[in-house]
Formats: sequence, C-alpha cells, structure tokens
Amino acid sequence: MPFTLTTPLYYVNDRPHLGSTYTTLACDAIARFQRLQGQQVEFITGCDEHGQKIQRTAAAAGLTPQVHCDAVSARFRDLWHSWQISNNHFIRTTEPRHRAIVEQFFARVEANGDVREGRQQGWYCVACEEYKDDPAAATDPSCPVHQRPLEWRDEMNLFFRLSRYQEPIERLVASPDFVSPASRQREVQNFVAGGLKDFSISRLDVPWGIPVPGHEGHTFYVWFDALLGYLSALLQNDDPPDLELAISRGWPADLHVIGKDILRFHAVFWPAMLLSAGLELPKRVFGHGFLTREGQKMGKSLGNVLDPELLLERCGPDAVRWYLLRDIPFGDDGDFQQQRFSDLVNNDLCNTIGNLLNRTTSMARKWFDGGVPPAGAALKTSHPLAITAAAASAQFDDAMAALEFRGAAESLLRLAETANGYLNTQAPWKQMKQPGQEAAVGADLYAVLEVSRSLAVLLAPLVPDLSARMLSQLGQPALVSGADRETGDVVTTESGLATTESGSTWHPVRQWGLLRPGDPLPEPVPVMQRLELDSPL
RNA sequence: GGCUCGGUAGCUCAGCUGGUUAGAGCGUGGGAUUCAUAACCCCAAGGUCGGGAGUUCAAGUCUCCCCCGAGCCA
Repeated sequence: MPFTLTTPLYYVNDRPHLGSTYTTLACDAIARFQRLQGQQVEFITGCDEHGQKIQRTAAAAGLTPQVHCDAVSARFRDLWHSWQISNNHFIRTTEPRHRAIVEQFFARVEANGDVREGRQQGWYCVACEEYKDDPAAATDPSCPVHQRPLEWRDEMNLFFRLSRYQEPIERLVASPDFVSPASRQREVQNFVAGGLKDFSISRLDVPWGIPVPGHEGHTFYVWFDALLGYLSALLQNDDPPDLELAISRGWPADLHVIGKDILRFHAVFWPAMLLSAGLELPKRVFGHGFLTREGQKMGKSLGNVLDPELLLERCGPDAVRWYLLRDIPFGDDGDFQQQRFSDLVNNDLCNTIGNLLNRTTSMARKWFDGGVPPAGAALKTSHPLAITAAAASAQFDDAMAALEFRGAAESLLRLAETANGYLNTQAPWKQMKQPGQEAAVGADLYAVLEVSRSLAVLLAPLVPDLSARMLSQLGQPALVSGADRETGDVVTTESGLATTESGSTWHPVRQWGLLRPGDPLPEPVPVMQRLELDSPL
C-alpha cells in the first residue's frame, strides 16, 4: 500500500501565495520522509478550477475561464517545480478525466438515495462560494471574510443528504487520530454536534462547472467537484478514467494536509460523501495554521504579500524550507519575521551545521592526507558521539512521524551542538602539535565526520538540496527522496557500501561508521550561504 | 452573545498528573580559542509566569472573576 498524501487543490482565483507554498513544502517534507523510509508515496497536489468566482475573475480580466485557468494553474505547476516539490500527481479539475470520475462518483451517491432536490435560499458570498446564514443583517449583508456584499439567491438545487450521516461522522471526528491538531478536532466536533444539514451540491446558471448528469442546467458545486480531485488525481497518465481504477491506485489517502479554513469540508462533508459512495475514508486530516508577516495579515490592501517566487530567487529553497518548518510549530499560526528568518538560517544552517562540516573536513584534509582519517576507536557504536547521533536520529524519526517538524529540526541542532562542543573540548588543532597523537586526533575527527554525515542524511526530507551539498562535501552521493524515487530503481549508495534493504535509500546509510578511512574529501566549500538581507523582501 | 484555544525573559516558545534557586534557542554583554562561513566553545544579565481573589503545608501548574489576542458557532 502506498502512502497517499495530499495538499489542498489550490483555487486558481489568484497566483500562488506564501500560504500555499508553506502547505506544499510541509507536504513535500512528509513525502520525502516516507520515501526515504522505503514507502511508495502518492503525493497529490493540483488546482481547483471551477466555480462562479473563477468565471468572474476571468471575465474581469477579459479572458475565457479556460485561458485564465490554464495560465494560473501553469503558474502553480511551475512554482512547485522550481521549489523542487516532489509531487507525482498534479490534478486540474478541468481535466476530462476528472469530469468522468465526478460523474461516476455522483452516480453512486445518487443510487444510494443521497441526492434530493431542494430549495436553496439565502445570502451567498461568491468569493467564499458559500451560503452565509446571517438573518440579523438581512438588509445589507456583507461577507465577514471578504467584506464584499452578499448576493441573494433563491434557486432549486440538488442537495446531498448529509443529515443521514450524523452518527458515523460524529464517531469519525471523535476518534483521536482523524482530525488534528487536537484544538481543531474540538472545533469540528462542536460543529458536528450542532446537527448536520443537507448541503447543496449543484448550482444553476454557473456554466463554468461540471454538468450534473440527468439534471439539466445544473453544474456541480465547486467543493463537491474539487474534493473528488483527490480521487481523479490518482489515475496514472495512461489510465482510463475509471473510479475503481483510481481507487486501486492509492485510495484511501493517509493524510490530507489543509489550511484550517477548509477543515469542515475535509473532515465532515468529504467523509460523508465517501461513505455515501461506499469508499474508504482518509485516515487523517491535518489543519495547519496561517502565516502572518511581521505580525500582520498578508494582503493586497496592505501591500505586504511575500511573493514565493521572489523569496525563492533571493534566498533559495533550503533557507525558506528550514525557517518555515523549523520555527513554526506545525498546526499553529506562524509569523514570518525577516530578522528571525535570517538569524535562524545563519545560525542553524550556516554556523551550527554548515560550519561543523566545514571545519571538520578542513582539518581532516589538512592532517590526514586529504581524506577521511583512520577511524580507530571512533568506529565503535559505543563512541559517545555515536550514541548521541543514534539518540538524535531516533528523536528525529519520532518527531517527523508525528509531523512535528520543529522537534525534528531541534534534535538535529542539538546533535550538531554536541559535536561542535566535542571538537572544542578535544581541540584536535592543539593535540596535533603534540607528538604521537595522530591516532587520537584521527578518531575524533572521524567521529565528527560521521556526525556530519548523519546530519546530512537526516536533513534530506527537510532541506534536500543542503543535504546533497553536505554529502558531496563528504564524498558521498546525494540521497534520492524526490518523486524520482517512484521509478523503483534501487539506488546504490556509494563506494561499495551495503545497499541491502531494498527500496529504502535511507536505512543503509543511517548506520554509524560508513565513511571509509582514506577516501578523499573534496575541498571544503561553505554548504550554506549566509543570508544578508539588507533590504526588505 | 455561546463555545474553544492562547497570554511565561526583547523575540519564538518548553514547562507532564501542583512540590528544591521558572527553562531552551535567537538577540544582547563579556570571556576563551584559531580547525572553520567575524564562525565554534564557555559565562552572564534579563521574567512579581496578563490582572485580581480563592483552595492548599505548597500554584506558572487547580477554582472563580476580569482584561487582552486568535478561532469556531450564532
């Protein structure tokens, strides 16, 4: 069974922003972590492209919806590519195969008696694509989120009988692992406890949508259509658009990572839809927080949006990935602070980790004939640094499995600090000046080199590029954690080292003592450039 | 208005079922050192734990009230 993981399917109303980048980066780290452990991963992202809002946005720009969607979704695709996101699926809900999946799914739901006609009356926010029930301000209501006037709607729609699923959904959201973090779970439980009402799944007079079979004039409500994108995404390129086939490719999802604003759709509506169609439920829905910038909401009106493309260009992928994953507790809201960003990147990545590698390879080359020193006593797993490294790596795994990127990063930092401290205590540069100490110095350096290698190996899911650069400084090949893992080719490690565990690029290189004494080390080059941000991003 | 979270050093946060002088990292100040990306290592200053009352031998940690921030629902 593959590990199936999704980002939200991003709405193509606007260009990608930092929030979607954050979600996607986090998912990428998870995907890489799973792959490195030998899991086959189906990593899904894509775009949600239907709905009245898109229709209007396109019209306002003088474009047809299709042209608009093509342009914006290409932008998402390109952005993920330039961030080296390792998704192996990218679904657009305007693809023909998706339409077919939606039709098949709907047929199941309808056959199950869960579709009825009903009158939908109320104030509608096109920006939210949602009805707002706010009888209090009925005179001149506006959307609390978008601060735009609501539109009065009164039409016959198709409804999904969500109310039938009150009990199973209650049970589902009460189970401890389904919705996380815990604070969000309570939120969802309260919502469900309030009683589930049928919700409309079609719209009249919204041509930019998938027509509802057998219901002239109706198109599917964007959310109904969008959620199903997770299923159609699973189809491989040459697959016929068949729901059963899609399912066999990796359903149910192991994890939906979403922003907290769309929790209800994923934790309540979506599971009910799946139950109705007789499909398995996703195992986990994780609602992460939002990013602010220097304490303020990012928005066009404030003119303080942080453009992911610019950020990437000026700072590189590693810096941003590290900062976002390391500093913001995953699940909580976070604040992007430029000073802190550069402080943490420079401290953690350049000073603590990068410099550790740099100083150690430099000494090893200088005193041991340009290569890895004789290991001596440092080859034993009972070496203090070997013990510390093993503990750190166990902590790292636990934290990553729990989606606690921050804790994972910290375990690595502590390891690097220990190694730096070890060097300062042992002071090989002093010891080298005394006769007969080469063996002792060699062992110390070897141990620290091994710590550096461990760090490089463990960093792979969080900052794959940096990991590769570090390994290269150690004369080792990069780990393959990206979507190219999907080819199934067994990746040989390096220099004849054991590659026993099939399918895993990680376990074979996670043992202590794999560096071979005498192997040459390349000339030390800083693996991480310091961030010198003299102007605001 | 109801419900739910949070308010701990300048900043980001740890502090489990209440129990020695409240912790970490960053930032700041000082020291040591030279292998290294002005890096590393060590030390220090800095908090009446949002405010008030209560329970207790003992409260950041429990109860109540209030203030502030965020969110969900009305």
